[in-house]
Amino acid sequence: MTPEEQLYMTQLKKLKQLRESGIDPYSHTQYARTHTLSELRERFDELEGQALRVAGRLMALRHHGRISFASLQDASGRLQLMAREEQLGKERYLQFVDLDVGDIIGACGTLTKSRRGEISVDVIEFTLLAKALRPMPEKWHGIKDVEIRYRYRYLDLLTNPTSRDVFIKRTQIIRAIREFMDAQGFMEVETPMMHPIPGGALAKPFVTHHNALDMDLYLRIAPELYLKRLIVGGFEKVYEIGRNFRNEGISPRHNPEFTMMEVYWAYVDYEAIMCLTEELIHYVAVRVLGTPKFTYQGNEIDLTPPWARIKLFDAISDHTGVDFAAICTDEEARVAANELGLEVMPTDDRGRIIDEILKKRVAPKLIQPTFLIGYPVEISPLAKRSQQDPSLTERFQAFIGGLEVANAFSELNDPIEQRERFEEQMRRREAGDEEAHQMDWDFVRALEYGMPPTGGLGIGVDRLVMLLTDSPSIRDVILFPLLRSE
RNA sequence: GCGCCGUUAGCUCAGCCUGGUAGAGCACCGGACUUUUAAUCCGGGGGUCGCAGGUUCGAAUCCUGCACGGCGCACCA
Repeated sequence: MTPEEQLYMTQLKKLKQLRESGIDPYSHTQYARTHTLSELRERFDELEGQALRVAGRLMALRHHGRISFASLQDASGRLQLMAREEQLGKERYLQFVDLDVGDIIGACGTLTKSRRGEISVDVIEFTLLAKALRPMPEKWHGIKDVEIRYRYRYLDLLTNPTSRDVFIKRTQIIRAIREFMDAQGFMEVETPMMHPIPGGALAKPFVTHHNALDMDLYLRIAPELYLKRLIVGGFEKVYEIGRNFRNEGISPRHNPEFTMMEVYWAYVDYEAIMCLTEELIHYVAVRVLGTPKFTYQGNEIDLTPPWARIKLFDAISDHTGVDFAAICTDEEARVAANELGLEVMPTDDRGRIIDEILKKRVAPKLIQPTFLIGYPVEISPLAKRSQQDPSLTERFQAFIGGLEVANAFSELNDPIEQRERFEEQMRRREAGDEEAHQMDWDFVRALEYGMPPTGGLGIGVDRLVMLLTDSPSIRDVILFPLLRSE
């Protein structure tokens, strides 16, 4: 028997004894609390001496003979319980002493202070609501092993207050996004997660199958094409917050499923979307952090608008010395990439190489919020061409702390050109580019009915949460990140 | 997929370089204790050193393979 099993057996034996003495710790269906623990702390002066009922998990026990102290933890915080033999009687007191760290109990008692001045509930009666059969992680260090933190997130949440705070902030961030968008008159919608044709991004999809229809379906890589159909349908300001799925590598910045917000706004261009983006993110930070300034991985960042706006080619030129305005062929682009020490595939064209250099050599240096503007048309099959330079699109990406957090453009609404762009993507696909966009005839058809000029935006919500919680890995902001099964 | 690093008690970690009976704190079990809050004090139990091979008289320690995890690269928003 392993030592872990021995500890488990000890607890099972305790459970059996409890049941034999008529206590079934799993029989309770509710426990009526009068206050949360942080409420008692905040309203001590008003509640002192009153009888009240609390519940939570025992996180520490300190026995001192005929008096015992326990740290009780609920969702709001921690408070001390004080159990006295004098108050409880010998038999009940011994049952209290028999409790373990990890047990979930309800207690009624009077609010008081210990001799050392600690706010405490002086227990009059208590109820075991759930017996813990496994030991809690160590009280002082908590869980450090990242594998346990991700795989057994509940232990992480129980013992690491900073982890709990990250996920509370995540919820606040998403709430703040909704507040902002709703206040701006946008309508939140839901579109399919299962797509017959995966579209709206350049990425590999997950495949699944519908049995009754005998049809392959793809988990969505982006909601974009459905949201634009809604603009065709006459809605003018829509957004969706939801999960996207991409069958690609895992990294500190990539999880196979991640949360994205997409926004579509009729009759405005990407300039308006830029303003929306910086105002939105500024609002969220102030709402959640109380300030537009924060530290991410040692860098002081200020989200106060307006953010820097730099042409993509200028940014690449500034950080690498390579001027893509003067580089027209795929071959020249490959040479330039090689000179920067980047490996490129022989099939990579100029557009892909620009994207590659951006991601590897430029993005990590964009610490203060920055819009990069003017993306090559080859890597932007859904974006409208720039009037000044038809080789570029009216597209921007926003970078903060070296992370790409937003991608947006004036949406292509010319059905003929959209069809041609899809056909070009099909050619790339046939040439072996698995991420090239698939043809979506129904979407082209929708554009043929007429889509107003529209600005669109995508925001990587997980990355925004990373920034505002100073988390180095996307796994720190996703409750259950994908791991290999044990 | 490739490279580097990690995996020792329930948890946090030492021990590994330089092979010689596997350690500490917390947790757990028994005892003392009516004001602690990382309680303290006395005593005790607990290990397939990630897994499998190899080298060796002898392997937690050296070598190889594998698993899982982290980081980087590749891939990719």
